[in-house]
Amino acid sequence: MRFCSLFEKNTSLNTKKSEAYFRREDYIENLSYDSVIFGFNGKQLKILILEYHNTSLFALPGGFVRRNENLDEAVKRGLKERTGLQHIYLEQFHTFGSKGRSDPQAMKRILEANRHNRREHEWMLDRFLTVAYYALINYDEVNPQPDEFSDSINWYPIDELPPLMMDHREIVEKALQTLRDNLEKKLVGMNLLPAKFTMKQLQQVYEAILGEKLRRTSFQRRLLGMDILERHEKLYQGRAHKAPYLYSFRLNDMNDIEQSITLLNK
Amino acid sequence: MRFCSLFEKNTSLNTKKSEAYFRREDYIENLSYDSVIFGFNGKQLKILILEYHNTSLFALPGGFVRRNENLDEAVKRGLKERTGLQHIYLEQFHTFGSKGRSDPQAMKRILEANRHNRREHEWMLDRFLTVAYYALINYDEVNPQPDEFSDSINWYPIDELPPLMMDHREIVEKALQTLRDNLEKKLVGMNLLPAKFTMKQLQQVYEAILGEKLRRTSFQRRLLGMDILERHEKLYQGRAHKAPYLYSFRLNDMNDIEQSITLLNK
DNA sequence: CATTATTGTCTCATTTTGTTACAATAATAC
DNA sequence: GTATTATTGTAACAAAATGAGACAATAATG
Repeated sequence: MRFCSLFEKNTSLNTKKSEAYFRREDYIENLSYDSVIFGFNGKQLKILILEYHNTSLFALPGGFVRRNENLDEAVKRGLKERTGLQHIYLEQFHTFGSKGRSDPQAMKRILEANRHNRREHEWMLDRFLTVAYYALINYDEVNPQPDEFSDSINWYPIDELPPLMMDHREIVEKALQTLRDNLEKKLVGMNLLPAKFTMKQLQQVYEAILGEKLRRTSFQRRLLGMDILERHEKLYQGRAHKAPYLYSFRLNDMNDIEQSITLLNK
Repeated sequence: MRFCSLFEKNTSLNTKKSEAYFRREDYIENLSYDSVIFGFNGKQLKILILEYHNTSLFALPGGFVRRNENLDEAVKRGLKERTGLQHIYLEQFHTFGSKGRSDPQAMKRILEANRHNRREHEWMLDRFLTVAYYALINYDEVNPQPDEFSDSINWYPIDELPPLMMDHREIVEKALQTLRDNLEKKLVGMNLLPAKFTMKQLQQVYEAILGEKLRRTSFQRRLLGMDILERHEKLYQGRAHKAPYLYSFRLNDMNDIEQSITLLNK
């Protein structure tokens, strides 16, 4: 049995059977990353949360940075493990570095619950600073893998989160705040919706992020006025009313708009 | 002679005379901070830049984080050393973690130029991730101390920076971008001006940050309409025209506005 | 074919911003 | 004193953006 995926599937494990562990010397010390992975199911904004088996401890998916890899790439790597998706929209938003933020007790419980409370993992009980990222993914394309190493991962609506360990709650709050601040600037909707979507869907994304209702007519006029949407065929939903048009984001003349787009983010 | 203030006055130096050095074990490894310290001289936006003696290497003031201190406090500590000011407006904006961002060659030159190329400092040649902060200070209240340990520190206008080492240029660019994005939200002007200022001064701060001219009447009407300014006595400048009023930021009913204020930042 | 809910768009009121104009005023020059 | 000067505060109007409501078009349903 290999070490539980505390933070990631470790593809550079020490390979001797039953001796696999995170080798301290492979990673930057006292530094981790955590990711707040947002998805939108059509109604609610949700976040991927890990649960460590036999501990009732919930946490954000995170990991460590290898000595020979870029910080950004470490996070992308972790995200690919978790969601199977590459080229995800990803943005760093804060680094949390209070000296009291780590919780050696909880970490110990996790290690023990997975029978990995060996000397080689003691470094994980030390203080950690963590660089936090948020990711925006298309909910429908993702199958969060109930992790092979004894922990589970699930979607939780942002207003129904379980109690999170350490300062992960604070991290989520700050992620959400940043998302709100960036809503217009970074065309957030683009990364939470399928390629083609109705105006109503787009409005629902905005409402879910802002946490407030928007006026339909003003919203529609404003978004169309921004000249970033392309109109496509109608969508016949089989329901008794006028069929809405489908739209997509126009990727051409985005001179002004910050190019923080999945496609350009590769 | 003590170790040059590579990044800060080290107040926890190993105390044996002529053996003083940054002890590796006192600090979080592979992690530093850098600060982009903005000041406004009435016309231009400026930044504090260090020059390492005998190297012609220019850099942002930075430092290391002690194992037993908060990240934020490490930065405040460094800032106090540099400017003599406490309770500075300070904001973290990004963590830079490319694996290639460190420059061991340059670091070696700095250490050698100060005769500190000893074994105990070899860890400084390793890879470093850096958490970047920007600070806003009242230019007039600050005497950047030409550092006792052989390096100098000076104000440079943001559009006349010397060539900076490593990725410090990129760090400055990002700091400026963040400052622009936060201009309205965080009442930046408050921290770059004296307590009382004229409308013209305030406008000049805005213009220096945005890098563009603003319409006087619109600016004045908008700022007054925000209801955050308090009007005081007139300022007689001894010049042949109508005397402007002095204003200050109103610190009372700032419910809406994010409380990112020097005074509250203590 | 009438009913129904939803969508796209129009209109008008309200608010915000751009632009111009102008009176008030401190010093200076005479 | 008094005219001159540059700057400031504010008013006035135009243009643009947003709020609020109305309404016709239209897919399904019964």
